[in-house]
Amino acid sequence: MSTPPSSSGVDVTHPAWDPGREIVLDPGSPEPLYHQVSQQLHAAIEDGRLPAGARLGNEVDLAANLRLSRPTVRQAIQTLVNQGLLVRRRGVGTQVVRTKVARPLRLSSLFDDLAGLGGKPESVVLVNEVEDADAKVAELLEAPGLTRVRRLKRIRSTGGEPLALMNNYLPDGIIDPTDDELRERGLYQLLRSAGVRLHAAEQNIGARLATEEDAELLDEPPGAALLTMQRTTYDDTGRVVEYGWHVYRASRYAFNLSLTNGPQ
Amino acid sequence: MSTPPSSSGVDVTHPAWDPGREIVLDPGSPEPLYHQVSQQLHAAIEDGRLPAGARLGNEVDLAANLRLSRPTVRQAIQTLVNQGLLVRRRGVGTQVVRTKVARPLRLSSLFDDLAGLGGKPESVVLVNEVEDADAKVAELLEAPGLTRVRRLKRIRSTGGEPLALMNNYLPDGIIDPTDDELRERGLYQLLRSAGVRLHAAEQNIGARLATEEDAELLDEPPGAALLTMQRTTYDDTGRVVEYGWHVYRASRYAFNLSLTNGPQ
DNA sequence: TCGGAGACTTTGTCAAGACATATGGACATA
DNA sequence: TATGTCCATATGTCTTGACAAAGTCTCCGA
Repeated sequence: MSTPPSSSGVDVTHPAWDPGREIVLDPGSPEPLYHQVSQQLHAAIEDGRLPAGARLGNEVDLAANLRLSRPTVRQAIQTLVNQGLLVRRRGVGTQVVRTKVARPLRLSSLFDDLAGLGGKPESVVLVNEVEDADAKVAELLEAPGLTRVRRLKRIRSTGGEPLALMNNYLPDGIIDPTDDELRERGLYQLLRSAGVRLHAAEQNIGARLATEEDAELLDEPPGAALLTMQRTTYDDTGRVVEYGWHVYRASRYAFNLSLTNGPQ
Repeated sequence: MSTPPSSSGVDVTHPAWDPGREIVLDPGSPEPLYHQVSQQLHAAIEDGRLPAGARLGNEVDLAANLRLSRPTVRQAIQTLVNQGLLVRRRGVGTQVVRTKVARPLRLSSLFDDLAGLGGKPESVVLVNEVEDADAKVAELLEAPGLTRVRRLKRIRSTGGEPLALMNNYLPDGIIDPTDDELRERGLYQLLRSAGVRLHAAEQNIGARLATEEDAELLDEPPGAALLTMQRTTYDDTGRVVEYGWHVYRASRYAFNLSLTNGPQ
């Protein structure tokens, strides 16, 4: 290093990081500059160039080195702070807290999760039809006047072993999937490619014992422990696009959450 | 309404909101301006002045009305967008998506949650002592050289009925609570007032059947369904401050999550 | 040796302005 | 009628500049 040993070294453990040669920007790209910076910092944290505890140089110098304005650099850093990867302290600087990717618990379905893990999910479609909606279903979908709903009932497996039994209601007309499409892709994927902008979901996670029907469908003994999840999904107009109640074999599945203390 | 019917009305349903008389700012307050705006918008959404679907006036006018700069107003709006309350679309405007408070799933303990709901949680402290740490515990706390740990075992009840059995390990020296303190306050509260800055947690939620011991402590029959949660909590230096494994009576408790699709 | 005042560093907050780009409607055209 | 083009609108991105406030460190004095 060309850095002279400073007598008042705050950071014997980690020298402040110099992004000069590490981060390359393409001003012509349609990708915003702050996003380019943010992603490359993220990558540097993930692959160990920026280990936990490492200090970033101060924002002013960073901006100068990258030939960007300070707000732009701040915006890049802010996204990583929101993800819980960095911590800022006034008068101190910015430090890497954790290397592990703390997924901020995005909107993703079981299918997405399994596919992301490399396991290839399989599906059996038991029910996929449009039927009349009674008042109770209309209330679940928060659409008082609703008369027709699509009902889904599927079994999700991996490695030939059942994993979950999934029931869903969707307002009629949102998507019109074939059984094949339901087998090939997850519900969220189908919704997204139909132009639905998924925005938020409320989930309720509990547990109960397997009934006779559960047991048979999931290949568990009656009375086995099951994980249950009810979910209401909203699009960005506030409309309910899906209500689901799922049960998972507790012996094969658990929910994994990463929480972060975002900006107060 | 005094609004004249505009011939090219984009928003027959909701006129754009005029914050002129609604939002009052105190430039002398130590509270940042963007935070004042953000909070008052949040309040307006919660109490119905800004119903779901309502459109905010455009940022430039908003800034002019509030006598603030556009970046400041944007920052205020951005926090609400991140919370999933607002949706922005370029060329269109900013709209309220949902009125319900979508808590972004903060770092909170069972005690906080129960206290927030008004129910007064009670505790029985079964174990509260410092003991030798074996290699396995040290690994759970991600502190290889650790030799001493504090172990906690508590039962949390509400209304005289057991709710959860909670086991925890903490590196020795972080907090030194008396049994009384553990009864009066939650673990996270104790940590925070000891100056620990909680930053992130990883949780694993599953289910299993009650063992004999579970059953007796929780007043459930053996073989009842239990909700399990393992948790590792980190402070903002990346250090593990707590590892816990808890079991909840599925008949009395479920996890409630609100997910939001933050900025991509 | 210990403790406090003050300087310095670094992030936090805010302003004003400029240009880019996606959206949706109006208009003109085939 | 259907389709393509243009334009107005509103957010997205980025820059420059300035001051405030919170930590940290050093140095001085008791």
